[in-house]
Amino acid sequence: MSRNKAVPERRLHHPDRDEIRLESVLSALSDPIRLRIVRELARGHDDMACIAFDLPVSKSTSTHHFRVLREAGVIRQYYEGTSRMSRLREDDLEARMPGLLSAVLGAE
Amino acid sequence: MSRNKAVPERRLHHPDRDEIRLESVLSALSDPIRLRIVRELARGHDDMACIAFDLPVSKSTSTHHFRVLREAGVIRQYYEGTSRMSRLREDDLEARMPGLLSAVLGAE
DNA sequence: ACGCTCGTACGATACATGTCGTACTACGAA
DNA sequence: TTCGTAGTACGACATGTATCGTACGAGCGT
Repeated sequence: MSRNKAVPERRLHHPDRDEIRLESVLSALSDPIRLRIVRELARGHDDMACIAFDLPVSKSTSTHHFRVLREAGVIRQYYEGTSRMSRLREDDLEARMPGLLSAVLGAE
Repeated sequence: MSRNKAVPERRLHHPDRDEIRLESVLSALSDPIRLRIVRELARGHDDMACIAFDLPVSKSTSTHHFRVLREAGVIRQYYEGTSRMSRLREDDLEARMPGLLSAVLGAE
């Protein structure tokens, strides 16, 4: 009745649009690795597997960062075979925090 | 040659405009208490003493939050008698991260 | 001179977070 | 069926952070 170990969640939890909290989004975006992920997603690579990012961290750390972004409501993830695809929730973010994402992406 | 204890810094360190980093600003704004401070500052109370905020934390914690905001470049602080006044660095933030502050303030 | 108030510094503490390695699963291909 | 690859879960660890209380300093008023 219980899975012992390392069974990946088939149901990925995503907050609803109106559950997205400003603090969580800001917190999620305040990490350089996650900012890099978001920038790459915005740079036209709309649907990317995690592996495609070539991040300077281990696989487990990478998983961690993607989860933080997903649980904050910044990205949406879905399975595609053995890969997990990610895409920015631009519309939801724009609806809840107009201008925030583009300001973050535009900075620097 | 050294001050033993609790000598307040006469020189408050503020980052220059071009030293303000996006990650630090986002991190500074991702705390509810600090967000509240920033909102109040934006709400017209341009120059406020720390005490005037009536925050739900102790004095020392309050000091901590103001320092985080100052060192991230979000506010500027200066002494006025025994009080320390704070003001938003709106121009600097706008120059470095156009639209960010208003997006944060507008959200919710 | 004396006390009052605003704020700091410091130490302690509890909790959150970023990081990793290892063991594992799920899926697709040979 | 067997293997390789993408990604997860878990435990461990170090570091960062939010919080507090206490002791103190700097100005102002009396």
